[in-house]
Amino acid sequence: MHLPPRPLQSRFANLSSPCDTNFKTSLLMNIRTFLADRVRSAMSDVGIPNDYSPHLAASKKAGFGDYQANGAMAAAKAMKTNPRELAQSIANSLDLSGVASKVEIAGPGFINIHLDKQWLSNKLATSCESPQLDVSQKPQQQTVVIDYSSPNLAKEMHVGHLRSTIIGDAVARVLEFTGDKVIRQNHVGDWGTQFGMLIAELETQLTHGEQAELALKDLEGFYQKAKAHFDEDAAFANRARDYVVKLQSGDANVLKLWQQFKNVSLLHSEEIYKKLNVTLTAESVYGESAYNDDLAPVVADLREKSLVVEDEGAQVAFLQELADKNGEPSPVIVQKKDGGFLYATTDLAALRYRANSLNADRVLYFIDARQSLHMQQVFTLARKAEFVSEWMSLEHHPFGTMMGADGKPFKTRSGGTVKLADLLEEAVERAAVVVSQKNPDLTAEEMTEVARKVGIGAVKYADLSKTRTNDYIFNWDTMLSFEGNTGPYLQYAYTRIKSIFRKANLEMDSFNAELLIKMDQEKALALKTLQFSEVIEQVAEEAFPHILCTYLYDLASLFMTFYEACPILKPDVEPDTRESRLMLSKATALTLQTGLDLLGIEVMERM
RNA sequence: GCGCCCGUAGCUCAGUUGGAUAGAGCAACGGCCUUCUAAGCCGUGGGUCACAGGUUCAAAUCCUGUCGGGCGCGCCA
Repeated sequence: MHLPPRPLQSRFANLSSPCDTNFKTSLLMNIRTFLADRVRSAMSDVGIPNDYSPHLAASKKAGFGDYQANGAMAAAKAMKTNPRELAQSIANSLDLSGVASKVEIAGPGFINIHLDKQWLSNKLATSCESPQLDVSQKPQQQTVVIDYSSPNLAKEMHVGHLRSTIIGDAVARVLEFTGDKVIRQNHVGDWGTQFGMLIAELETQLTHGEQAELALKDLEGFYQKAKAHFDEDAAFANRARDYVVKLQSGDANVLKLWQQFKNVSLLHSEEIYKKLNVTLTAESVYGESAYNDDLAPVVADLREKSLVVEDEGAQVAFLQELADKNGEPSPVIVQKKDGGFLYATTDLAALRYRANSLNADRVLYFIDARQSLHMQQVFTLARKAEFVSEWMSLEHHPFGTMMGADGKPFKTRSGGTVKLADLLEEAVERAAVVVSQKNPDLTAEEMTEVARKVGIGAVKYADLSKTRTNDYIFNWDTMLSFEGNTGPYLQYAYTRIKSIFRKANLEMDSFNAELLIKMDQEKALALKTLQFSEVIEQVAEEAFPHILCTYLYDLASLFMTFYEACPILKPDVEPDTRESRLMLSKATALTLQTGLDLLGIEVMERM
C-alpha cells in the first residue's frame, strides 16, 4: 500500500513537448474531470451557455473511443441547431494536443475521444509515484460523522449487524482516503428496560461467586437465562423493574453492574470487529446512554418552539412535510405518556451533538431500509428545530435484508438468529477446505492466514459487491466459488502479480521502469487503472461500495486478459517491453491492494 | 387505507442518473496447459428490461396507470 520513496528522474524530462501546460495539468487530475473541463471550455468557445454539461462518460464499446462527450445533443436541441454540426464545431475548438490521438463525431452527435498511448503511459507513471495513486485530496476537508454497526449490547452480534458494519466501514475508509475527517460513531444500544433484567441476572450470578467475564462468556445464553428468570420468577421480575428505575436515577451500585455488563459486551463486539477487519474501536463507541441528560432538554426545546404538542398524554410532533395525500401529517412521539423517551428523542439528541460538538458537515447513517420513515422524521424535525444548520448534509444510506437461499431472511436451520461469530468461523472453515484443495503446498501457518483472509474477504465482498439498497441473498457456494465477481478472485489476481515478481527476483515495491504501452490489452489495463480515482470520488459522494467492487473486478479481469495476451518473463520478450509490463502489473497490484484495503479486505503474497 | 423500496438471461447481479447493438458471472456447450499459478483465458447459445400508455432526436432509466413482491405507518429500538 505504501510506496517507499525512491530516487526518481522526472518523467517529464523525456517528453517531446515538456512545456505543454495542457499536458502537465492533465497529469494531475483524473481523466474524466480533465476532459470534461476541456470540452466545457470548447463548448463555451462555440457559444454554449455554461449550464450545459459536457456529459462526459467512459465509452462502453471499444469502437467509440475511450471517453465520449454526449453534451452536444442536448445543447443543440436548446439552441435549435444541428447536433452533428455543433458537435463538430465543439470538436474543432477542443484542445487535446498530447492527450488524445483522435477525436471524432459519431451518430447523432457523440464526440468520441481516443486517448494517446504515450500520454496514458506518462499519466500512469505519475499516478504510481503517489501512495494515494492519482486520487486527489478534496479541496476542502469535510468533517463526516458516520453512524454504523450500532449493535444492541444486550445481545450478541448477529447477521443483522453485518451489512451496516461492513458497508459503513468501507465508506468510512474511502472518505478518509479522500482527505475527509471521519468520525466513526458506534451508536450502541446500551440503555433501555431490558438492562434491568440483565443487571438483575448479573447480580444473581455474581453473588453466587461467578466472575463477570465468565458469566457473560456466552452473552446470548446469558440473555436467555435472564429472560427465563424474568418470565418465571415474579420476585426477579420486580427486582429487574426496580433496577431500571435505579439505573435511571443513577444508583451507584446498579450503575456499576451496568458498566460491568457493558464492558464485557463491548469486548465481544470488538473481537468481532477485529475478526472482520473493521476499523471500529473503543473510541468509536458513543452509545444511546451518552444522550440521557439531553433528552429532557430536547423535548423542552421542541415544546418551546411549538413543534410538539401533547396528544393522548404523549409529546408528539406532527410533520406536515411528511403528510400523505389526504393531508394527514406524520406523527412522531418524542415522549411517552409515562414520561419515558423514545429512540426518536435519542436520535435528535445525537444529531444535535454531532452538529454542535462534532461540527459535522455530513452525517451518514448506515441503517436498515425499514427505518427510512423514522430517519426522515428525525431529519425533518431536527431541521425545523434548527438542531442542525441548513447546509449540513443528513444522509440515510439504507440497505436491504440479508436473505437465505430460499429468499427468506437468513436464519439457522432451526430458525434461530445466526450469530456473527459463528458465521465468520464457518466462513474461515469453508475457505480452508477450498484453499487446501486448490493448493496443498501451503504450510500450515500460511494456510491459517490465507483461510482467514479468504473466508472473511469472501463474506465481506459478497455483501459489498451488491447494490446495498436491495435485499441480498447470502450463498456460501457463490461467494467461495473463487470464480467470477468474488473476493477470492480479486485476491488471486493480486497474488498472481506478486508471483511474477517473485519469479523475476524483483522487489515489487521498489521496482520502477518506463511504461511503453503498445498492445490494446496494455492500453485497456492502463486506462482502467487510471480510472480508480473517478470511482473513488463517486463512492465518496454516493456511499455505494459496490461501484468500487465492480471496478476492481473489471480491473482484475483486464489484468487476466493482459496476462494471457502479453508475455512478461518469457525469454523472447524484449527488455523494454518486459520492464514496461512489469510496471503495468505493479500499477495494477497497487490499485487492487488499495481498492481492497478500502473495502476492508486483505491481500496475501500467495494463496 | 396511506407511504417507501423493488420487478433486467434458467440463477445471482451490473447498467456511469436520458445516450449508440442492454452487459458480467454462475449454469450449458466448444476450444486453450512439456511455456510467468488452468483458482485462469478465448468463444457459442440464452432478453417483449413485469405490463400498458405518455414525454423526445434518444427511455431499462423520467411521468401516469395496472399487475406482482417486500417493508413500514403515535407510546419497542
